[in-house]
Amino acid sequence: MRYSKEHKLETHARIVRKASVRLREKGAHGVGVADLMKDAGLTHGGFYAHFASREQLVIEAFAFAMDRSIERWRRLAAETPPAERLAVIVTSYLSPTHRDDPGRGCAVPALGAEIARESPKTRKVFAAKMETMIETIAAEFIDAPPKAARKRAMATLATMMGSLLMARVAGSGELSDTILQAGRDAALAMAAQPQPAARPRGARKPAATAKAASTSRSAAKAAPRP
Amino acid sequence: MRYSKEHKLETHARIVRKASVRLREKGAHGVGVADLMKDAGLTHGGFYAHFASREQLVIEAFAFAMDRSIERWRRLAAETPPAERLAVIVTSYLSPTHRDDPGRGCAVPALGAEIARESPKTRKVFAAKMETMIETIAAEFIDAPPKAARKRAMATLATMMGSLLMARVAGSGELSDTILQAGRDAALAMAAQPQPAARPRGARKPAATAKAASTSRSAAKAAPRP
DNA sequence: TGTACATCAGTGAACGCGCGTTCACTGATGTAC
DNA sequence: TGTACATCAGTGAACGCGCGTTCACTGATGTAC
Repeated sequence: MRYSKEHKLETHARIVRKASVRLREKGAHGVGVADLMKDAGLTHGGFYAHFASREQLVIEAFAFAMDRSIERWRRLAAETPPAERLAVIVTSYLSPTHRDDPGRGCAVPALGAEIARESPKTRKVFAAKMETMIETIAAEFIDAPPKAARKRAMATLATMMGSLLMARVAGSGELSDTILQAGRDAALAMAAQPQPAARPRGARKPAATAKAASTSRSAAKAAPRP
Repeated sequence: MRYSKEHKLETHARIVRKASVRLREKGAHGVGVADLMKDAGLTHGGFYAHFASREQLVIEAFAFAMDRSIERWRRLAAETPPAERLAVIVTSYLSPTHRDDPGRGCAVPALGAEIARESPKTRKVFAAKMETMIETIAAEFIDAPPKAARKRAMATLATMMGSLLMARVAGSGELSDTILQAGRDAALAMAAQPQPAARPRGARKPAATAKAASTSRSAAKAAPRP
């Protein structure tokens, strides 16, 4: 069977799309080529007409998943009045639904550690997508200057992603729910208050910060890591 | 060669300790039994005198790594005057050194996603360790009531872990360094200000929050996930 | 105290399964004439 | 327009390597007498 020009592209895209779900669910090493092809309604033999290697698919699937998160945030923002946008994004991100469905969720808590183990060349792609994620969130901090907005976006995303990761480690009981709630409150508070992440230069809000830096440096040298 | 009673325990502990480093570096599926045994100065044949399966070692190594993080935080706290403790912990956690050395670092950003894929029975153990992590940090929020301190600790840890994960995905360039810095600032601001995560009941600081919850719920229903 | 025996942590070869990859083949459809 | 041929996405069997696991064996040291 020979197909039209677009057919191969569509098939390729379908494999990537389906794989991105399974890989987020099971991890980058958790599913075999045969299963991934089966998910796309194909047999494993045809795999190498589309990808140079399994690794190649994994990378495309990671990238696809990150793009989907960015698109989702943009769509939510477009559908929501400005004042509520961040709250909508944070609330849907830190929901039990998202926690319990990693396959259709954000790729960073699900696969971030494995992305970080890719080759430097590959990681450049993901660094760029991470930057886009940050800019997408920073766009909501319209009252802050660009650099401050960027830093607040970083901290907000970190709180979101960290809370989701912790909630997943904690399971799905009371502890896990409380972690999600604490994450929502903290991320929204960060959004509401211009000060914390965007402290004016020279000022040192928590009196400890400056001294602490040197203290910890010497402590870190003396002691083992974790 | 037959050994003294403690010898086997020591060997077992050494395998776990060395494995916990390699697994944090390479991921739960990234290293084989033979290599893990070699790290401990042994050959692969002896493995099953110590563990029922590879999986068993992975779980013990995860647990060991989480315990080490908790110990480290407690030690740093004990070595530091109360006012600076959190700053010391946050600063050393969100350092380039920690980012670039996952093998000796916190297990959650390195292996959290893979922990979350374990069996429910296994995850109970890790949920308990997560709880201990939270309580260890909460102990520094002495001015807040216990529940509020616990929630602030959750949010602080989430920001720390999320920032580290993001920084690792971003690589080790300017973006990555800025993420670490944003995370440090945000985590320390959280530590300095009692209000954000511990808002008095009934009050709604960011006017958006309450309305947003319902908005996002309907939006989340209509749209696909990420 | 000395001797014979039992134990068992550790060795290294071997097994066998799963999985990534290859390959000869198919057959529907595009293209050339 | 119709016919012959070329193409190539997809199939399914087969390959072979790596890795988790097993197993017979070793030999130093504990224990019984």
